[in-house]
Formats: sequence, C-alpha cells, structure tokens
Amino acid sequence: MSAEERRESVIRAAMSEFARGGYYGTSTEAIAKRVGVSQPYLFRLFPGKKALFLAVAERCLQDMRRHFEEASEGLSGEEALKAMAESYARLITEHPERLQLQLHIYVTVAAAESAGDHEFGEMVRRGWMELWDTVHIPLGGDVEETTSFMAYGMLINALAGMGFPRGHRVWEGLNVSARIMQDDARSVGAPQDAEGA
Amino acid sequence: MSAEERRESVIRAAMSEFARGGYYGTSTEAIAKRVGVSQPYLFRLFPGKKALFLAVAERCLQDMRRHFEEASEGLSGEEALKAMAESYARLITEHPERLQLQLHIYVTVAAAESAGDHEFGEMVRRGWMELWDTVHIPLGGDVEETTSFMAYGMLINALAGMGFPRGHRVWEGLNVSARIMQDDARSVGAPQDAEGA
DNA sequence: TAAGTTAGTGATTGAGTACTAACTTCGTTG
DNA sequence: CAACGAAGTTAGTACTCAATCACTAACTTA
Repeated sequence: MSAEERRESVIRAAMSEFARGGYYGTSTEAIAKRVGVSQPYLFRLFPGKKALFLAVAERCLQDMRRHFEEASEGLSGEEALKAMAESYARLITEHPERLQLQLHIYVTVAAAESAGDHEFGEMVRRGWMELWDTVHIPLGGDVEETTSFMAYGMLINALAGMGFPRGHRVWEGLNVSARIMQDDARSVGAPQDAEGA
Repeated sequence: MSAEERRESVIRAAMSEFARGGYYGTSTEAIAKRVGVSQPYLFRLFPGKKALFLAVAERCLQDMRRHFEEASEGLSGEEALKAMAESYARLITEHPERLQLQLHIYVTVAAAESAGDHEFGEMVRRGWMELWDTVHIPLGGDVEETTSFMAYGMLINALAGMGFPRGHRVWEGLNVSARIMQDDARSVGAPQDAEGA
C-alpha cells in the first residue's frame, strides 16, 4: 500500500478514535492498532499527533460540507432547508461518532485558541465559513435563516450529546420552530430515561 | 481548614484546570498545586478523578442557573430575554474559561454516554432541564422562544470557541434574529483575523 | 493525660505516553 | 543480478499520570 493510501486509512481510523476520546484521551497506539500498522510508523506518515488531529478535523469539516451540498443539490428555500436538516439528523443519529468528533473539534480548537495556538483555529474557522456558505446559498442567501439553521444545529448537537431520548420535552420546541427532526428525532447514544429528574 | 471547605476550594481550582484541558488533559497534580495541597490528598476528599469532574460539572450547571435567575429577576418577556442574553454574553466574554468548561462538559458527557456510563449523563440532563425551566419561566412559558434562546446560545458558544472575532460576518445573523449580543459581541480567546480564508 | 479523630504529607508504583533510531523486507529498475 | 528506495518493523527512551500506602502533627474529648 502506498504511503498516500496509508495516510488516508490512518485519517479514517483516527476519526473513529478521536471521536471516542478526543485529543488527550486517544493514544497513537490505539489508532495504529485500528489501522493494522505499527505505532511508530504513524510518525513517518504524520509529523506528530497534533498534525494528525488537524488532518482529522479538516477532513471532518470537508465531509460535513459535502454532506450538505449533496443534500441540498437542486433544491432551494424551504425544500433545501428540510433536506439538509433531515440529512444532518440522519447523519448524527446513524453515526453518533460523527457528533462526538465534531464536539471534540470545537472544544479542542477553543482550548488551542486560548492557549495561544491559532494555527488550528484558522483552519477550523476557514472550514466553518465554507460550511456556512454551503448552507447559505441554497437558503436563498438569507443571513437570518442561515444563522438560525446553524443555531438549531448546534442545539441538536448539545441535546443529542447529552443523551436526551427522542420524545423528551426538551426536543419539543425544535419540531415546530426549527422545522427540524420531525419524525427523525432520535436519541444519540443514551437510551430511555423519560425525565431524568 | 475543614474537609468541607477544602472540597469547596478544590472544586473551584478544578473548574479552572478542567476548563483548560478537559478531563484527560488535566492532571490531578495541577489541581492540587493550584489548591496548595498535596496531590494524594485529593483522593481523600474525592473518591477519584472522575468524581471530581462530576462535582465540577454539577457546580458549573448550578452557577449557570443562578446566573440566569439573577439576570431575569423581576423581568419577563422581551426584557427578560435581553437581560439574560446580555448577562450570558458578558459572562463568557469576561470569563472565557467558563465557555471552555461548558464545552468540555458537553463533550465529556457525550463520550461517557456512548461508552455506556449514564451516571454523568443523568446528572447533566437534570441540570440542563433545571436550566431550561429557569429560562422558560421568565420567557412567559413560550416553548419556541425558550428553544430558540438555547439554540442561539449554543451557536454563540461554538462561534466564540472557534475564536471568530467580533464583527466577523458569521456573527451578523445573531444581531438581528436573536436580538443577542448587539454591542456586546466580542471574540473570546482569539484576536483579530478578519476573514480567516 | 490517655484515647481517638482529623487534616495532611512523602515516597512510590505500575501502567501508559509520544516519539526516535536502527533495522528488515521487497518490488522495481539499470 | 545488484543497487535502491519505499514500506514497515522491533526495540527502546524519557516522561507523565492516577492512585496507594505508611506515616505524622495537631486538635478534641473524657
């Protein structure tokens, strides 16, 4: 297998592992094991753990963008909104590790930023803006609509991350105002506990 | 100093340290050093690192709730909304470590949930619902309004975490549709880079 | 003063960490 | 066939981490 192909498979494996444990909670050995390669060899494919995480974050944002592009292809306005929302809902319910990876990226970039390391932040901001524009266009260039779409998306991330089961009252407001996740609302990760209090 | 007082100071110190590095990125020694106590003694005050993080998360949610209660005291409707939004904006701009701690809690609970550990999740969901109700009441019991408030709050968390500077176009939609952070919008952690692309 | 409790420390342990250096294996090509 | 470069390994270093254990000094109570 060529080094480039190997790098690709390492990124995929690292996406899974970093999704589980985040940056500090993931060992390079775990990634290597998943790829089926020796751990030191990772350092020949990537200069270090940080660079690998960066590559993973970049890929995650790219995937996200492509996801929205495909979902909204040929649609616009309300139709595009519904299509993207449903597509996103399906993505994070069927692949909860995607949600976790996103959360890990947000928190890691925030930590890096306030630690004075802006390299990671620049990349993520660039990725986010591309994502923003990808959503903005099919929504008719409406800034408020796009912002609202992103905001409800972030709330969904949080609720799903916390493990609120579908049908819980905290999801209620989303069905109406966001026109999102009508029938597709589903708990991510955690199962039944109706109220939690 | 009594054990109870010590525990209190440990929680405060741990909030700062966990905000920086999250669960895996924070050593118990760093926390102990900040408290001014030996590292092994932490394990007399708390059964383990995990229990300490749990106590920190609980405290963070409590603080958050109290914050909104105080901000909305005696107000209702639009006035309460503005007061809570401004108060929250001030909190995370003046204390960026609060934002980071919240992000770390969300990601850690998500990881715990999908790893089958629901103890942490139950606590956080309970805390979130209390927070939700605390916001819900002054907003006149309007579910959509409350959901929208929470959603824009989560978007603000994400944008601030990524280090988008105030005035950046990604904040634009928030000024209008969310009636949040009009003049108070401010970058958290990261300084100027106008576009990032 | 004897008995017991509470707050706290120093030394250590065993597991895990990112990363390096030196070696091997093997298909391709002059 | 021999030389080479690229893919990949084994062995190892220097270090960090959570947690445990045995201990002590100060205070309280009777």
